[in-house]
Amino acid sequence: MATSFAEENYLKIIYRLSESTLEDISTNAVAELTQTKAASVTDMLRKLAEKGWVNYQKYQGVRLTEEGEKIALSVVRKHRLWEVFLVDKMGFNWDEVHEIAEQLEHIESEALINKLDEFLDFPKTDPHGDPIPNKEGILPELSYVHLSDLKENKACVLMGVAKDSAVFLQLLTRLNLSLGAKLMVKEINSFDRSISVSINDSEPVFISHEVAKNILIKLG
Amino acid sequence: MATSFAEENYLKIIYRLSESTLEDISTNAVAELTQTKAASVTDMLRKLAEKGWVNYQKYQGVRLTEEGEKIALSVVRKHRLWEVFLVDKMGFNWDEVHEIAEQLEHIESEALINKLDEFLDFPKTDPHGDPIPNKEGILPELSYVHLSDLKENKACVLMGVAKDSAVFLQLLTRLNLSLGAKLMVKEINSFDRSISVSINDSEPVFISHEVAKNILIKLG
DNA sequence: AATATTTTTTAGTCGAGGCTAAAAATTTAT
DNA sequence: ATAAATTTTTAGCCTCGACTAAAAAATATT
Repeated sequence: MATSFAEENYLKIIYRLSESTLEDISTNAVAELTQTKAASVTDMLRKLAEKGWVNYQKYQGVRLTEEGEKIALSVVRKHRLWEVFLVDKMGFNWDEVHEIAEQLEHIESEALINKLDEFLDFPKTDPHGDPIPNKEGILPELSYVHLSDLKENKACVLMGVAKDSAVFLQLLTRLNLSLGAKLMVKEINSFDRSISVSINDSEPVFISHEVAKNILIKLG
Repeated sequence: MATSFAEENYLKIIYRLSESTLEDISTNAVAELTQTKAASVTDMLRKLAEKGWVNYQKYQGVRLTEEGEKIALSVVRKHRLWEVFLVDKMGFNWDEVHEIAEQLEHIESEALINKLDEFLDFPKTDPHGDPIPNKEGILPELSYVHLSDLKENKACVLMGVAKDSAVFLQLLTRLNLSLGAKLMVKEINSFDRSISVSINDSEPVFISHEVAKNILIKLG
């Protein structure tokens, strides 16, 4: 069955919200991310349920069905591959690519996206460290930890971000924090949970807990 | 003013029709290319006229205004650049790219299309030999001649096609006719105006007038 | 010049995907 | 346990871009 632009967006957003919780997704949460009103979301959820892409009982929130998740994963795959293209091949910064990828993710051509995947050398993650599903819709296993959960004096590498708003990414760039940076937490301030971090062996800089929470790292 | 997907399509199609005639474009001609009905076209032409993108008087046909042509040229630029990308970078054949480019041409990002242009080395023509407007909307001058208009025993080079339907392109491919092929007309048959052509100095093959008419060449 | 044919426009309708305002259900607070 | 607050749904409406059927204008034919 064909999926419209709007339907793909809803499925993608429900998928994104499902990544960070096991609970059913609320109408309001969806409305916020789709930039629409709750009433419009209710309408669409009924339609998606009718097509078998979500399980939805009124007032109970929504979850993707297996088929819905498959569609969502294919949209996410396209979004993230295009982001890699935009950064690696077109020379955009990591904070500039989201809006463009929001459009490109709806281009309909299995053949194109698989050729693009190959052209980009089958990347495992997008420019923000988010995993890219392969053509079977399988996500690579990435076991990342939040920088805010790390002990002092452990070496680690910046692997991704848990939030990819442009302002956040620009802040990281200003702090010289980019994918692959070597980090070490030097000090954790119990007062406000801010931390002092050395980036690529430089002099430590201060980072708020809020920022540290949204930085994903792997040890070693 | 923002242009919708549908509006861009109409403007592009009116532009294409205007390329091959000086007359005003008829409602029916537009309907055929947009794959809609004449009544729907009438509606849209009124809207486009209101926005100042076409001159339209009922029963009199339609022409692009300067502003309308600017928009059309930007869509054509995007379409043709994406086609180059699909063939040169993604490895598609020249008969496979039209539908995908029809989608990509509506991606909205000046920055992206200019970076793409650079990435592709500022191509002058798309994979069918059609000229690509530069970022100021100026078309490169290409003075091509139809193969059907050529005299016998003149050397020439295949520079483009006047029609890019997949079946036609596949036929050319089967005849070993691709952009850059060196051609020489050996014989013109007055009976059906079919011609006998040597391709890259090989044994001459027969080509119908219909095909020759749609092959664009430059001399020498 | 009158009539037949073709093209184009008008009038009314539809589905997709939004919206607002009001009602209903659920959750939170007293 | 009730009342208050919040969330979600319903009902009704809107715009965009299509459609069909019928009317009107333009063009072609005799």
